Amino acid sequence: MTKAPTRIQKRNRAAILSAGLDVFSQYGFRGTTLDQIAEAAGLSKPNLLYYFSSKEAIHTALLERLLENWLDPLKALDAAGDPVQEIVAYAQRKLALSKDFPRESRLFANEILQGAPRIEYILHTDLKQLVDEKTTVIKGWADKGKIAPVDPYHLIFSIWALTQHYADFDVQVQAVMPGSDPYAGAATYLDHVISRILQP
Amino acid sequence: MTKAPTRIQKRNRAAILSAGLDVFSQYGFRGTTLDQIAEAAGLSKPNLLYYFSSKEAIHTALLERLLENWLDPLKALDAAGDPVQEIVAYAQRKLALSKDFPRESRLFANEILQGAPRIEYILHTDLKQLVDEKTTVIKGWADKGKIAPVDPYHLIFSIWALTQHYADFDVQVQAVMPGSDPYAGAATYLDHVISRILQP
DNA sequence: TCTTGGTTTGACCAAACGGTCAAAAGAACG
DNA sequence: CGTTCTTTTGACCGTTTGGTCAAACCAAGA
Repeated sequence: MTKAPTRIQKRNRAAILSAGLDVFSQYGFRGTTLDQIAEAAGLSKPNLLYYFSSKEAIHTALLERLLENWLDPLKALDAAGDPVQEIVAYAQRKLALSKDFPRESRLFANEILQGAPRIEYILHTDLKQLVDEKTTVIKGWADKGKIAPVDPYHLIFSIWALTQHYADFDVQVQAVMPGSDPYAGAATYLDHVISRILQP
Repeated sequence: MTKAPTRIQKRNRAAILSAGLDVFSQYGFRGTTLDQIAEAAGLSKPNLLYYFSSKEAIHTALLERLLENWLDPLKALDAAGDPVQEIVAYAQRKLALSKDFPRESRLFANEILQGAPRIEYILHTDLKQLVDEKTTVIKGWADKGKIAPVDPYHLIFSIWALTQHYADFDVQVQAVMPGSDPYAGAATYLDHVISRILQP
């Protein structure tokens, strides 16, 4: 049985995970060093390893925490709701995720870019199953003429791409639109795009 | 003055660049080792460094080669052409780039994810200037009522996102749609999406 | 054939890497 | 206060890393 963590454990574990998220999301697993994480967390390297048994353990903890919520926006897509509204709302939830958790989005992007060695099985099981389920719903809507007859897989890909882009390519977005918060304009634009795509 | 390269130089430089592209595009600059590149190129590590003076030199050569063509599709957007057709054609050129040069796309993605330390100045100069120029063109079309009044910046972001996604997130796309070539469906879908977005 | 210039490599180096450990320092509590 | 448990750290270890170098090798033309 596991003991309740002390307040120091809570504080330091949180600091390590936050620091690890900063560094892993920028440099990927291989490109990240324990010294980088330690410095970002304000701890010594041996102290890091007192709380997490290895570099891999920090990374795994971060990926697990990420995957807990990553699929929620799509899971919430309701077959019983209004088709266009449901899909628009899904896209907005996904955009909010990019806005509020950009580091998590970049961590995920880094993992995929590297060939998803640590989460490939989840992509092929949980993710695929969820996408298959929701594409069936969307296809049903299309067959009934409630939305335009678009390919539901590419529709979902496009929502992923459109929303995650603002977190993953933030540096580029900021370079092109300096000083502005892109997310306000993105939400409006996304609304326009999705409803245009879907109107029967 | 530089001498003409021998055939061995041509062959080995090409092999190194291709191997470097493989590894850098997957693991990023920091996550890549010279030994990985050397093995992928079929050369010894000292032999690598006979052709390129450092790891950085290989990376720089790759980035420079990439940037030579990266902006071409957008540059070719013609203010004198038919608005919808021009933008659709731009998106298709960008999609073709993802299909034909996925490793280059991932190299770029990796560089942006890492904060674009080596190309940030290009983003702020060449890229920004080009985007400003083309958004002006697009805004002109919108003001004249030739296309729907969309935000031209987000329009361009969305084209980048929609097209690069298929190269950068290839593993995920393959996991969700196993065995199929996504690019055929993507081209059709992209056509539908862009014209729907733009119709006045 | 010999010579010249391009090519390849084994051995090596200093720094950085992930990780260990014993001992010191600090918190918690009766 | 003293004791116990948690936390922190300096010193250290073996391996990997980017990079060097002299020596060996090889292609090609005279």
